[in-house]
Amino acid sequence: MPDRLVRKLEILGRLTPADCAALAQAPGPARDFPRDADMVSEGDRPSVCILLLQGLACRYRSLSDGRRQILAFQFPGDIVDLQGFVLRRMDHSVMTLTRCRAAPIGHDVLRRLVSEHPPVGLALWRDTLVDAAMLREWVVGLGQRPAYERMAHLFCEVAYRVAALGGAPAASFDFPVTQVELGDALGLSVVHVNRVMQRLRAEGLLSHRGGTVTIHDWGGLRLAGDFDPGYLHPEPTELAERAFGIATDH
Amino acid sequence: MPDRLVRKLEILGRLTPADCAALAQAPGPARDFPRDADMVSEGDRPSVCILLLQGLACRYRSLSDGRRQILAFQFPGDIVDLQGFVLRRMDHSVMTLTRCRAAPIGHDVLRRLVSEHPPVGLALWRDTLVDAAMLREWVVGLGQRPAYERMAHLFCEVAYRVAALGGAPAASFDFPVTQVELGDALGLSVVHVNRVMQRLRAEGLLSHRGGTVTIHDWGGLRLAGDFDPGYLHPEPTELAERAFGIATDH
DNA sequence: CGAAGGCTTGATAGACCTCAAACACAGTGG
DNA sequence: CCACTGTGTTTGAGGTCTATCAAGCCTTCG
Repeated sequence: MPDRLVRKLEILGRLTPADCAALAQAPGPARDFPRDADMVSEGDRPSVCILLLQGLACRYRSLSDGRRQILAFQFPGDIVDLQGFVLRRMDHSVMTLTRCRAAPIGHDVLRRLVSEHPPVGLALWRDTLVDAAMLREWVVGLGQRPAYERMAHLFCEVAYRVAALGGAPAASFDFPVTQVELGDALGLSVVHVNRVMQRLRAEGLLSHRGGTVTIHDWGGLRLAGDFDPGYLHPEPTELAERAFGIATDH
Repeated sequence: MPDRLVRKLEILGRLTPADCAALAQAPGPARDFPRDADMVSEGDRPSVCILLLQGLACRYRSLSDGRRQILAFQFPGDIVDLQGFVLRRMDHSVMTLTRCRAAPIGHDVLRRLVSEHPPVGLALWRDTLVDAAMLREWVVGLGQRPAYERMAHLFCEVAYRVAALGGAPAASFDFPVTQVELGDALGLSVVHVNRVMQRLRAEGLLSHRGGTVTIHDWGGLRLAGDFDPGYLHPEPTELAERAFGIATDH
């Protein structure tokens, strides 16, 4: 069910039914990946993009000495290596964090889709830019926020992203990551992640057990994380759409 | 002289002479900005993009309590708020670090340019993705690298970027930033920036006086910064270009 | 010459890391 | 049914990197 992708791009790009239909037909047969498996590796020059259908994955880069930095979490509906379509060479890897189901979209298919349906091309461009906005927010967090705030902020972001697209974040949702993985995402050691998590729990903000996050105090969490969802660009955008042949009713 | 922009996009996108000509005509009359002036502010919904012609600028985000994180340095030839064209609302600000000269490119002009010259659109998309690649590298640095390595890495990146586009980095180049600004970019205090700079100097790697960086030991600096320029995607890319009507001679 | 901004230095403090080990829990096999 | 193993979480005790505070110094510029 690539519906999540369609819905996401619909929000980003104001697609016509024809665009949506073409988009929905793009993915090939789904395939399963085991846990902890690389879907794409740094240095690859893929000829297909991978659309995540089920499960949780992450983009990451590992350094020469074994350190690893997680760059983004990927949820169902995300194209995990759209970059590879536009830039050819992957400068980072993508791996599964749980068992995953994913469908390939051939670059040739995507190419035809984009040239025959310009609004889809624009929506994809926007998608990569929202991605970049999240990266900026991570830079801000890693550079300026102390661990506690950084962590609260991350959970806010994730809550927003797993929420029904465009909807309000749920009080409880799946987020099956280990504390090691949280550490690699936040630039913290496991030990410290653990202590910060305990504090978040003690303050009554959230708990994380068995891969499920439960937010007990959304307002408090937002405050603790100094979270402002503006950078996620939730509002449908109606921009320079005419360049891509879209009527702007504005 | 918007030539730097043309050259950059030429590398990114394999433009025809007609594309280049159209691109070169896009910018409006240049304008000067004083030092420390905002060119675009968070929350703006600009109707033009700003092409930097001379001087040094940076993108940044400031937090509620006054902390500030610099997200990227912008050099001549960069469109500092291309994001605003595609995503409408700016989620960060851009300010000058020196006196600057810049030319506006109206969104309407850009829109026509992109629709009449699809290769330019693709090149711009690529440009935003290279930007994102640099952000990822900053995330890795802030999350995983200690101050010394992080700083060495930054100077490597800047050396590459100010180099004649596509060429080898020069031994000496202008980079007029204060140590406060370096701190805001690297997530370090001024005091620590100062001490790390002294160490880089003491180790004979580089010096930074009067706004000019001189690299004394390029190999050593690269090593100290664990620097691999792959993420800058220097190689011309010849990808799904046919989607944008570009003949691939490959 | 005085003021302002930037650089440099020293001393102290705190956030976070590393090392090391114990604990909990699920899956496996005898 | 009970070890047994493995992965993930939790705790404790140092140790380090980097921040903060507080001056002093240098250069530039009006």
